[in-house]
Amino acid sequence: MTDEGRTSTAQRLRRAAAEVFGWDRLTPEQEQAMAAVLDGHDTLVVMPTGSGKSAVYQVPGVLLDGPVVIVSPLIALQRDQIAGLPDGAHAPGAVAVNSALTAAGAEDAWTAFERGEARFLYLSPEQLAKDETVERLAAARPALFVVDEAQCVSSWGHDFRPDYLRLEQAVRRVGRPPLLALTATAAPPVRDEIAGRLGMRRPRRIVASFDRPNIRLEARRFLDEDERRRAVVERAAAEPKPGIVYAATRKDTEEYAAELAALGLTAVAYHAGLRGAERARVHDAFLAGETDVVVATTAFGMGIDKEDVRFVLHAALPGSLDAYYQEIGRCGRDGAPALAVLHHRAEDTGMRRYFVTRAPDHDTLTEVAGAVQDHADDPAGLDRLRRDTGLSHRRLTTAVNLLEEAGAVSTGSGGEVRPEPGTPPGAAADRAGQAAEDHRRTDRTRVEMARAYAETTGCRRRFLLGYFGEPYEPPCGTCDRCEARADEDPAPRPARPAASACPVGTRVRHAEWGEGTVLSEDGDRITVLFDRAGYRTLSLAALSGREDLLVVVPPEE
DNA sequence: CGTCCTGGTAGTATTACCAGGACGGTGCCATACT
Repeated sequence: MTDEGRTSTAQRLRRAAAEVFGWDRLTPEQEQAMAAVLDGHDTLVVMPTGSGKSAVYQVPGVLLDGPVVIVSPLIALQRDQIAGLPDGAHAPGAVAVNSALTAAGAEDAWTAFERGEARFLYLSPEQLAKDETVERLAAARPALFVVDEAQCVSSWGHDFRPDYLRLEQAVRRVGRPPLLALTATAAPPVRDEIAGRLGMRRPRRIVASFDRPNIRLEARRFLDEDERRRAVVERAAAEPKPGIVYAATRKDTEEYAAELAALGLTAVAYHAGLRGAERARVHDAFLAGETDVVVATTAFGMGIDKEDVRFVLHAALPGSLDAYYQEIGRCGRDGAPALAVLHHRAEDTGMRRYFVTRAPDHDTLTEVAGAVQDHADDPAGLDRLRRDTGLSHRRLTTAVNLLEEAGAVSTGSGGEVRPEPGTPPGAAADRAGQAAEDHRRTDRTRVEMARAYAETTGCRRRFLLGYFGEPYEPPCGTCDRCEARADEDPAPRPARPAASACPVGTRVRHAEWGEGTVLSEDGDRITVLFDRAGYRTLSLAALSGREDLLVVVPPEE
């Protein structure tokens, strides 16, 4: 593009931002991302919450030649987004279609969208599992397809909400408009997975820095459960409010909240077992500043945009560092000092490993592959396959996703699932089961990475940022490890080793674990994400001269 | 993989112990019933 063209793109964006939304300034990242979207590129944006991610589709959205579809994981989030849009004369309308509406309400929303009165349409991924939704969308010829909270593709798509892994097919069926994926937290392998699973084509990647220097990082290990509980309660009571405590189970949230309340604090529990009205009440009271401490499961967080949260305490090991960083990122958004303390026990990994979902069994996969095969002459969609097999939506969709990943079936433009010729159901199930096993193994090593963070003796900030692909030179001075080192070790630290043989990003092949990518290096140790074996930490000293164990794979031409 | 609860047994204390089993997190949607 010419300089003139680029300037005019930026000017159009700035003018729209000012006139329609009243935003006088755009950050360089916002502008870069918006320009990529307006130019029709697939775009992957990783930017912290509160930095104006939504603007990245809203501003180009009013300039594009067609409506915009936004996939959003929670109905409450869809409401917040619509409520946050301006309602002036130039304002683009916005509607959501979801199960909270009556049939008539949904029809009104569709009509507004189809007539062009609403520029933005918000949907859950499950809505796109319905043929009618896909057909109406295709007829409206959307100019942009947005996936908000795109980390859900990776964290939920494999088991909990498998429709997240069917977005690529949905996008294809609505005419394959350009894609925009937005997330606040995604390590490099997660970014790759989002782009790959959505079928993005050479996406432009805009990644803002992950560092949150005002959040002090601590981790404390406990042998005894009672001691841990006491420590969590004491810390929550002692630190400036408001704060969030993350617990592993619903029961724990109730118990911690009761203990804190007994100390005179305004403390409430939050988890998915509460009634909808109660959840909304806790949420609103926290945002309004009426609550000292919310004790929650992982259910609490998305859509919490509160600037002055002073601490996030964890009463158990999180399931991954992706989840951990997202959770601690909810404190200190105002830039003032904030605190993140991880209270963990060795026993915590047990439950985390339990939560790593089991793959569908071989019989289920064989049955689904067989059902697809039975309709080879007149391919069936997911609805019919579900009736045939009697499986739940979730189980059936998960099984089809795995079979498709294994190359045993494919989805056509009408949503019909076809068998790949020459793949008998038994063999298809074998390959799909293998794919599921690979995911499971990787998820388990994610737990191990969380534990490695908890137990690291080096700078915690460096460890975390390394996990997110951002080099960092310690000491940070605001983590417990850096402080401990400053106390005990005033001697100058040894010079860093010369240029490493395995810089971050290098592809390597290990004799046992196969191929992988170097994610971080910390002195002598490198962390590698192996494609099939998950995260592993290796000692370079132990590997030196052992070309039989680990070799660098030359980049492909 | 760990924790908590239940029920049985031991064995005579009104409680201690053990084995076995259930349970543990995230949300959409559709359906059945008030």
